[in-house]
This record gives sequence, structure tokens and C-alpha cells, in this order.
Amino acid sequence: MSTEEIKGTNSRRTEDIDATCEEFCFNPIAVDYVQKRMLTEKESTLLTEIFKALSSKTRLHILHALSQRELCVCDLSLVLDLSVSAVSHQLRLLKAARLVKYRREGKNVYYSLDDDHVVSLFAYALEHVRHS
Amino acid sequence: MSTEEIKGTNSRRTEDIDATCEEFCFNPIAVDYVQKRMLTEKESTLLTEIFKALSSKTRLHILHALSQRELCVCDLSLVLDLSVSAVSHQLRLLKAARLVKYRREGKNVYYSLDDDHVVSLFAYALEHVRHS
DNA sequence: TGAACGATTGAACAAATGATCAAATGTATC
DNA sequence: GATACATTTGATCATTTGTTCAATCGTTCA
Repeated sequence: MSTEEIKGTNSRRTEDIDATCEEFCFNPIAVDYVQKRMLTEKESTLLTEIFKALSSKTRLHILHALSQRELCVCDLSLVLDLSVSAVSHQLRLLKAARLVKYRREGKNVYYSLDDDHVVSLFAYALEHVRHS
Repeated sequence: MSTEEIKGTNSRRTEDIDATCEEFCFNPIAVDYVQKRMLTEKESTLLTEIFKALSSKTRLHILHALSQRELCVCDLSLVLDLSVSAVSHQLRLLKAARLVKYRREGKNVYYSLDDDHVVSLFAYALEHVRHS
């Protein structure tokens, strides 16, 4: 019997479902409904990329600083009270996520924000945090 | 001399700055300007909490599923194709971040979203990802 | 009360993350 | 070209994260 196939709550999987659903805890209609509206692989990947970029204090401070003014790596390290190297490593991630852009001016490299939408996402979240 | 105190670009700190700024790479006016507008400790803590909660695919899928419908742990494990235990662990985090709430009904525990603002933050981000 | 079952928890472990240090690049100036 | 200096990069290490497994808790129902 199919009920035999589902053993242990820790390893229950979609493939195990069959017609004799009623006897189990789950609501097959709800599961089906939600499953049909799942985020696509691409959507969830893009979303996590954005949120991951925003999910460290260091990067949040970098982004917030750059939202006010273009700054070089050295300036940022002073503002954040962090080593130049640490800042550079984080800028690398933000660059990869296309959240910041840079321009070289002599020996200095100046960073600024690149993605308007993430800026407003950030502002939106900050607004919330400040008024609640 | 004060210039002697600043050695090695990797360990330069705010405290090292003094009047003889001109000889270094940084722009003291910009640093000062940005530093005065820094996020407070509390703000950056709250912001990273929110973004951390949203920065894993599993949690994103959970939140998105719950945004459509209240679901029990078992349902969620089916929708996400993940073990009940893994789902429960993530729900624990989301609960701690006050993003989800739950109610018990018999043997089942039903979860739903708790923070309207994070819901709209999520929707906002999703909207972006879908139209660009 | 005890059997069944949904959910939670803790331990363990692999993978990802973030900072530091040292070394390497790249650019300007002499 | 050599030197100085801003930045980047790679290696390393400690910490955090996410999953699995096994054990436990809580509720229902016979």
C-alpha cells in the first residue's frame, strides 16, 4: 500500500503523494494551490541575491554611506572603522551584485551606488525601521 | 610625528586622523559628512535582521507560500520539498524575527505572516525582479 | 493510559561568510 | 625605471548558517 511508502515525518516528499491523501496531515488542495504559485528558480535566485547583499551590517553601512556621497575605498575604511582590505572585499561582492559602480581617479577608486531600485528598497526598509 | 603613527594601509582607523590630513588619500570633509549621517547601531541591527530573514531561498519560499495561504508545517514541507525538521528550523528563525505567527489546531500548527511591512517589502522586491 | 502522529528540539557536520594578514597590482611622480 | 601609495587579491581562520538525523514533546483518539 501507498501508505507504507510514507514513513517518518522527516522524509516526506512531494513524490510520495497519491490518491489516498485524506489519511494524512496535509491539505492537498492547499499544497497544490500554493505550489502552482511558487516563485520560479530565477525569481528566488534574484531575490536572495539582493537580500543577501543587504544582510550584513558592513555592507549596509557601505551602501548607506554611498547613498550620500561617492567615496574612495580609503574614505570608506575610515567611515566604517574597518581595514581597507575588509572594505574592498565587501565592495567586490556589491560590485558582483551590481549594486555599486566605480571609477578610477589617479590612485584612488571612487565607488557609488549603481542600482536605483535597491536604493529605494533600502530607503523603504529604513523608513520602516525609523518609524516603528 | 603623527604621520609615523599611520603605517600600513590595512590598519588605518578613525582615531589616527589628525590635523595633517592633506598628505593622505582620504577626503576628511567627505568622511566627516558621511560619518555624521551614519546609521545608528539600532537601525543597522534592525535592518540586517529583516534582510537576513529574507536572504535564504528556503525562507523566501516559505514566506511567499504563506503570503498566499496559511499552511501547516507538513504542508510547507511538501510545497518546498524539504524535511519537516528543516522547515521547522527555518520557521523558528522567522518566528524569532516576528515575521510569522502560528496557531495550533489539534495536532497541526498553522503558520501565517505576521509583519505587514515585510510583506510589502517582499512584494516590492518581487515586483522589481519580475519587471526588469 | 497508551498508540499514533504532527511538530519541535538538540547534536553534528558540511558549506558559506567575513575579517585579517601578506603579497601583488596598478597608477602617479620623481 | 624606481619609489610611494591606493587598492585588490589570495590564503587562512573563526564564526555562522542550513540541513540531517535521532530523540522528545504535545495533542488526539481509541
